[in-house]
Amino acid sequence: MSAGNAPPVGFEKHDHSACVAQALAAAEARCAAEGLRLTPVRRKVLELLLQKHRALGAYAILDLLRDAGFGSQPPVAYRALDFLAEHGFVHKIERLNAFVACSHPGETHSPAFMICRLCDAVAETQSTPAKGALGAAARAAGFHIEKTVVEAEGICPACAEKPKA
Amino acid sequence: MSAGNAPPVGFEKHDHSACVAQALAAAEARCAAEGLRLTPVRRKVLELLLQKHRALGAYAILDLLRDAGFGSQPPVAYRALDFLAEHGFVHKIERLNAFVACSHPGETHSPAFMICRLCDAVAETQSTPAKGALGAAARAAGFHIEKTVVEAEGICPACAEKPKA
DNA sequence: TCTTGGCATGTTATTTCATATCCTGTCTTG
DNA sequence: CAAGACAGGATATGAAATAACATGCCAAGA
Repeated sequence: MSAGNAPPVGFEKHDHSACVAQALAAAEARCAAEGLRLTPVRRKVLELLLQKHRALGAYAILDLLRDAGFGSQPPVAYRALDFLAEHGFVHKIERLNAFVACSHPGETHSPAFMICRLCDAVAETQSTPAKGALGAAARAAGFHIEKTVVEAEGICPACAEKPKA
Repeated sequence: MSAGNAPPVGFEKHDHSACVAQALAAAEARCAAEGLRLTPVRRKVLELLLQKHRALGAYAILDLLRDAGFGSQPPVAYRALDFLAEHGFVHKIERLNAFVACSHPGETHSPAFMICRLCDAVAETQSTPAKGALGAAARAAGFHIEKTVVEAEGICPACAEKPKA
């Protein structure tokens, strides 16, 4: 990570403890409804990502897991992250090799991300990549799209205002 | 890499030795025109990526460099790749942590990729991600996009035809 | 109850990807 | 020629991801 104490939020402010609790409750509800097992490690990883509200590398998560009394070897974190990502509770940011909690729980998922080059803040939005030029190219080539990664790198509003902070 | 001898091509067939030579010549011309230094290592890396015509990891490139008599330590490959990527001769596939030679030399570059989940074949096309929902979201959020990564994962035509190969 | 099977987790080790740092040679340019 | 810039070699290390194997838990069925 290029910044140790970057702005913790998508880009806009919001009440945090409330949104963490709410998101965790929603995740629990969905897991119960779908027969998924939100085990202690998985729940903890999701909670950590929700609390930090920024992209965390697997090894950063691992440190936090250790602090919380869980196992601290790579597979512990990766397995939890695989589960959470598979079911859309978190997303992987390929550009950063890092993970963020999903900001749009429940919605149809074709996420796109805006990543600040200076502070690593990440904001999630929706995209429809298969609708445009990419979708046309895929159809023309006979390629069947299953999933898309859309990540925009640039400068977030906060960093744009303090160019030399 | 999940396949050792996957189809070597974007998806469609074409004459290969010709396109390699042509691309190399074009790269040399452009470097000469812009005062860039296409040194032996850099040229070799580009040539290798053009020949293989598929995504190669840095360490695979490194092995090939060693075979060709160049240095074989990681920085050798990464420095060459950084140079080539910076000037648009190759692209990094974030999803694979690998690199491919550019298929559209010279054109305005906002590439998008289709990556086969089964054979790792990669095809390049153009995208205009900032035109659609993503661009709108960025403007609304005050985010300034500098570069975008668009990578679609799915099944290529060849693999679709032989489901159980 | 026992036990069997599935699943999650823990542990160790290794592979793969990427970068930092230092040094040397070469080329250019004043 | 001296000074500076840049490319590249060498060593080391950091960081991400997975392989392989062992253990613990819990629920279904004999």
